[in-house]
Amino acid sequence: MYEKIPRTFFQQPTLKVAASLVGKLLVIQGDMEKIVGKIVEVEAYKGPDDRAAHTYGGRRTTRNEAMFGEAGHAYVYIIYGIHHCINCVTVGPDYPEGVLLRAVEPLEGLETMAQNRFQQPYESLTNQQRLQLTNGPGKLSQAFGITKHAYNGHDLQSDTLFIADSDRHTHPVLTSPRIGIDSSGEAKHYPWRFYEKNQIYVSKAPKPNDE
DNA sequence: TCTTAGATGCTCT
DNA sequence: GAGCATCTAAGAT
Repeated sequence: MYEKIPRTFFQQPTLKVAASLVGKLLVIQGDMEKIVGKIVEVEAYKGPDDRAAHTYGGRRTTRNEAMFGEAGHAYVYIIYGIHHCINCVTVGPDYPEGVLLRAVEPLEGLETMAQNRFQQPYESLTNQQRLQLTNGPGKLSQAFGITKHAYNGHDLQSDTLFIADSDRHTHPVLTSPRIGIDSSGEAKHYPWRFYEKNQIYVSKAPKPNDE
């Protein structure tokens, strides 16, 4: 039904993987239900060379251990104590780069997402809430039920969590500086955020790549 | 519609 | 003990 993306896809340069991931599908196959979303926004983190990355300078800790694994695995961590974020490990092994999934467009499993996010049936959500199901790293993780405990180091070639190809129409992909890393010095200027043009599910209103 | 502050807990120093 | 790749609610405009 869904074509899993081969591991070789993730072994390409990180910036290329990031740009190509926009428009792909994030699929979770739970016990009861499948959850699918189209990736509309990502950020590239180029490990050793990137001050904003957890693996800057080759820093290796228990938290970012998954980043040092083979390409095509998931790196899930908790941020601000509450929110989970999910990355796809690229290049590797032993080269800690990755792509952060920032936003998706909900396609399947809307009921499950609505329950996970708002403890309400999708039917009774306001339009605002529907837009906010998955338009941010913490939100999409909550909607998909992604937790560090369950998915950190998870193989994206598995049947329960993977990235799939899509023939859906996609808008042009734009770039901009990344978000939420103001304390990372010069690295914050790098245009390593990729998002789909005119996509209402992107986490922040599209901003020209001007800086 | 935009801006601000508080929540919350894991990870690293 | 401080900081964090965020989100939400509340208050200002």
